[in-house]
Amino acid sequence: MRPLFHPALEDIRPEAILYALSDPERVAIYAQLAGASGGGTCSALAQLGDRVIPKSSLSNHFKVLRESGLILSERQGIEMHNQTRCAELDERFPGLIKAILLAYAQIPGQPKVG
Amino acid sequence: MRPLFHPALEDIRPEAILYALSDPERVAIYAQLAGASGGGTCSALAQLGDRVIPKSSLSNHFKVLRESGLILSERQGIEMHNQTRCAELDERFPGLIKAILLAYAQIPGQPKVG
DNA sequence: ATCAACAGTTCCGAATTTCTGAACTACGGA
DNA sequence: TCCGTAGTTCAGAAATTCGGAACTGTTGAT
Repeated sequence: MRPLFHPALEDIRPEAILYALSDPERVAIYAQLAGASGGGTCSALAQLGDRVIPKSSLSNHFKVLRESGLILSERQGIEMHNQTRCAELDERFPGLIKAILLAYAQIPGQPKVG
Repeated sequence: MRPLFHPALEDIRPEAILYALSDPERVAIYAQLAGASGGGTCSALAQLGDRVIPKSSLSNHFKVLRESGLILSERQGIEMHNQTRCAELDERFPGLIKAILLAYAQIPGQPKVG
């Protein structure tokens, strides 16, 4: 298993952020991470609403989020702990993440961030 | 030629907005429209930076922008006039468009909105 | 040490999407 | 009517996404 790649703050690109968050499933995952205080593991997020996300798809979602710079993933023993990089990101792209989550929160059935 | 579809304000979805603006070429087009006072035609935007965008691609970009709710297109005689729906959009998704354009403006070589 | 269970990743083929040249439609002017 | 211009649609090639199956790496039990 290759080491996990995380872009440096200055290498994060807006198109990658927007692409990553243009998928409602990924937004739901991200919003969970942003809201949850505990470390969000993949399997803890395998079910969102009524759909069970296949684990290869889930793994790919996390990869997209990670490589876009939205989240930080860290292996802790058997499982993977994920957290958002929202503080850093807000420094680089002020107001962006907040506005995006707010936009999704307007839509019924979409996640509200904690 | 089919009539052009524009979503009603309440039908505009954040994922469509983010997807549309996750392509730097489309962002450049959108930023031009947002900045330009005159009606932006397709052909006026065919060249961005050093790349000449094929007209079928350009037409598709405009379609994506239009159907996501970002722009309003109106045929005026032989050409098409496009304008942003930013005022409406800001009402529905406060701060979103501004934050996105600001994010892109951080990147050297990306368009600054007028 | 070996084994089994578990969390997550990688692989790869199928399905979908994107890209763009070529053909086409629509409008306006001569 | 015929031509030129602006933009759309079509269609095939290329690229991307999806997800089941196989795999890797870690922990705990025997």
